[in-house]
Amino acid sequence: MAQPDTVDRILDAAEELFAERGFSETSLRMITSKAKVNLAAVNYHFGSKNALIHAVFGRFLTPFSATLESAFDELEARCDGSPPTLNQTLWALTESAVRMPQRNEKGISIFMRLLGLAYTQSQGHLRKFLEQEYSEPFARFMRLLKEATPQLSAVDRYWRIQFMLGATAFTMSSSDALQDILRNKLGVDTTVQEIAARLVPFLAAGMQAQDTLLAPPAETHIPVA
Amino acid sequence: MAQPDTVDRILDAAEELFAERGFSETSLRMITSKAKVNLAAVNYHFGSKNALIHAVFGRFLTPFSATLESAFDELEARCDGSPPTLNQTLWALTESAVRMPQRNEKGISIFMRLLGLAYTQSQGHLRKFLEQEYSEPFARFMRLLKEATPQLSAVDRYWRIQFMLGATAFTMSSSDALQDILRNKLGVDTTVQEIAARLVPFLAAGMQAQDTLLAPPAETHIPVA
DNA sequence: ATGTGCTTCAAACGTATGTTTCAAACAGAC
DNA sequence: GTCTGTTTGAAACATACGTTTGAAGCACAT
Repeated sequence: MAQPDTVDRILDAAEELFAERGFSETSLRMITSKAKVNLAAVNYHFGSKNALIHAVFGRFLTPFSATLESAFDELEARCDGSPPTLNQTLWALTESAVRMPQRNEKGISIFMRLLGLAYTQSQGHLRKFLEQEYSEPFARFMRLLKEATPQLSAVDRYWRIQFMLGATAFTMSSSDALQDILRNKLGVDTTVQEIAARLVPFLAAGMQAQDTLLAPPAETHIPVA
Repeated sequence: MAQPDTVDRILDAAEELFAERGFSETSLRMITSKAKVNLAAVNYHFGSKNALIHAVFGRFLTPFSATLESAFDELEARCDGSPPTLNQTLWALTESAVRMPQRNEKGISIFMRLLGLAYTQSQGHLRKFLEQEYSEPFARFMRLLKEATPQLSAVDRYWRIQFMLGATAFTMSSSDALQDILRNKLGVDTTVQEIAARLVPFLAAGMQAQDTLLAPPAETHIPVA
């Protein structure tokens, strides 16, 4: 085969189109024509569209979770028994994402956007696939978060983790559009690394906010059910 | 007409189905059969599926933006010249959302989920519609945020607002699923009002975090490009 | 050269979608 | 009752989708 393998060409095209338009909104015909392969190739090599979606995620998630595991290993070894801080844990995650070997310059933002979509577009099969394939590093991250925030109640921690995930998934999943807006409005350019560097302190501060269930300012007297 | 108007029945069914499944994943046939009206009724009364989507948003967004405007009016009047605080601004928004007259008990979470979807599912026509229809209260909210955080640079503020939007949109758009998980895992029940009461302090703390562009912990030495 | 296993190709399959059509049903005014 | 404008109904429209089919193409061992 002179040109790159059909399988990889399909994965590349699918990855980009999924990230741009979502899963249901991307047809196999778009993918195969962008990849310059025959329509039937997807079903031949992957079996179905859903299986292709899984393959797209597997291709970047498997090396990522390996990187993440070793980053956590290193972090825990360095901390020598005492639990890593919240900042250290968040940075370990961020670095693992940013350090991943990229296929091209858009790699990291595609990566982020796909993760955001996986959370947002409630594709049942995808969630099931991710849960049974990558539950381990996820559970470990949760454990680290728990040990780094012993002052929080389980319920508080649960919700604040959701807030963190939301801020991250949302920002990263639209980072391209947001960067464009910022470039046009304020004339500044931003890398994904810089976004991450702004995001982590935001998350850490929110995670450690002192007063949960703060009542609204006294003057406004709404009933909190 | 004996039974509630066809138009309203369509809107009710569409609202619920869109919130559950997203826009592309919800067909007109699902909507009309849930609403118990003829398939052609949607195109007769609204013109197209996209116009129906706009109508669904308009029905709750128009009264909401009116409520929000008066909440801002009241807040600014009470502050008498000096800019409202960040907490006050966020609470004004939250109260307006929570206080909205609901069609049923699921009203508020449907409302939130639809807003989240509007941001996430990049339907070009929807974004255009929302921008030209509701730019005013949005711009006012942005102005209040700016005045409440004079210590932030424009770029910092921009990104932190995106983080806030993300945490909010994401959490609210999956609030049902998240509440289910929490109920099963920790056996506690949560109302949307309580989620909001947890979210606001998180957002306020993140928004006012002191150190932006914090370098990663010294030991880890990653290059921030 | 001949056969073998994998891959590509064009074409078709069945199903689902949004939209249109046009006749029937209906309500209110005269 | 009859006419008029609006709303409903069943059916069909054209198009797009994911998937399947079976023949053709290809590399390589025999």
